Amino acid sequence: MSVEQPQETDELVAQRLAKLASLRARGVDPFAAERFDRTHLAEEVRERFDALAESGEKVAVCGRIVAIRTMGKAAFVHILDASGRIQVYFKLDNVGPEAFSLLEFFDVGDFLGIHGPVFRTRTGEITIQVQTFDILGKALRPLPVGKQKGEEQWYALQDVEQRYRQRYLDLIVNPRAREPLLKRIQVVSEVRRFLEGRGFLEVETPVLQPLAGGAAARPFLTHHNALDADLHLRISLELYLKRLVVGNLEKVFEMSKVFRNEGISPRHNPEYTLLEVYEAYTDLEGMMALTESLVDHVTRALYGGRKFTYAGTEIDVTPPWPRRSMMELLEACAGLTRDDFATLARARAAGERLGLPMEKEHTIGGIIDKVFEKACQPGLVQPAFVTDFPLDLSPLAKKKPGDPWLTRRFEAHIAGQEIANAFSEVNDPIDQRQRFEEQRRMREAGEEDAHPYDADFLRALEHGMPPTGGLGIGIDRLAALLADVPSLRDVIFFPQMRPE
RNA sequence: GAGCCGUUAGCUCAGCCGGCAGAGCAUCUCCCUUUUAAGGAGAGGGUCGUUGGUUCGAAUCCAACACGGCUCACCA
Repeated sequence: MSVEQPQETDELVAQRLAKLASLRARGVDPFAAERFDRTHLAEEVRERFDALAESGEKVAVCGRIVAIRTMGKAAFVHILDASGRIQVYFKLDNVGPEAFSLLEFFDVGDFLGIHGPVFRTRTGEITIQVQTFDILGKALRPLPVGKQKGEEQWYALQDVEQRYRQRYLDLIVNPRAREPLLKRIQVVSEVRRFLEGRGFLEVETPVLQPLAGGAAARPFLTHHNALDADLHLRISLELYLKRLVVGNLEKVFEMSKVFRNEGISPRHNPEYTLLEVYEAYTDLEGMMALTESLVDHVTRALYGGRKFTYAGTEIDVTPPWPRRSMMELLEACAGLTRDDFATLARARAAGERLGLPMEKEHTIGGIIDKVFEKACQPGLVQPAFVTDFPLDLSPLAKKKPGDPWLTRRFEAHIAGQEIANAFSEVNDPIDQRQRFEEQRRMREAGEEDAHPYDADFLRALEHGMPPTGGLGIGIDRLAALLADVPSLRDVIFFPQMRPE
């Protein structure tokens, strides 16, 4: 694909430029219009049709032309506004010959405002009888709209690359593309409403950070000229939010972009929206209750009930969700016990028996996680909490009392996907320092994504942090789940693409 | 990063055992005053992703590259 300025040598563009010139020659400048005061959206005209038809009241409606059918001395035009389509009817006798002659300079894609009463055609379609109209803008490039009859579409934009790169066209042309994107907006809105309703403060923390911590991932690098300092784009929200908990903000959340310098796939976008929530004086059980309530709230807001369908399977989010420990699940679905993971060599052997490549695995916990994902995760279809994660996977989670090999951490799984991750946060600065040191050793052993040693964060913990529960949810994945679409790109307006 | 698949008119797609580049929609001209995937008559529109190669001849066969999709790897 190439992006070029519209050329007059392009036939379709040249025709539109000629029509623009013709309109201007008649004293009608499509780009001179600044406003149109509509009385109704298309949907409102349909909803209130009976009353509008009875009173004979004139309506004012505006939108983009998406279909034109001319019939000599009359024409039917469909216009599209934010609420949907509506048909309008131009008749020579109604608008007069001079105005009617302007129709020949209209194209699909142009903007139109019309005034007139409503009626129903012989075939029953609700229609506006145009008395006067204004041209509100002209399209110089053709709009790839197809034919449409009810829900059915023909010839609409299918090319996936063009749909992502020119999402505005996708949104005009493909109603089925629009729905998941609108659901995502609703998910974000309802999450915010839910948390604010429970007294959480929404905060903003730095995107540009000297150290990108709080998760195991590779960051993007950038440079601040005035400071002459290398900075990282954040990979998580965690460590700054916990600094705020230290600072007496007891209930905070942030729902914003983080950036991970990794591959792109239907389930990964380099920048994605992460929700993190922290609440002082609660623990992972508190975070479980919060997670259940949050997902339940959003599901009910979207669907009016506690069930929805994903990939043909009905999901029921009614709390409480079952809690199972990771080792318990591993034994049930793979027949593996703690003995199988007693040493790095034994753990690798267990992984290889399941056909997993183990060359790059440096920690027992990493192998357990990989084996779990392969053997157990696909089976976790209905919502469930998985608890007791290995210590070396969870350098920011409190150790499990009496079993310091494990942590007070859970993940929530739905439809075979991880949708939330939470724990009782480490608030012992000495423990946290040791964990960072352990991560440093792992990095030196070849684990590129190990957490960085963050001395500034340790200083904050040394000033004292209350016991705190923390929760993270990938909003794009949650939205894709709730919108029942297979790819994150279906809930991201402009997914990352290689530059053209 | 690897494997597989795709790229032909503005849009959706045929054509791919090598032999003059096609259809529907859209566009343009003409007819048509309640049509609706409107209809009727006619016309224009192409660097077949790019660059090489094989061949008398390449959209078609081969190679490299570009972009995209899926799967895998990494991760959430």
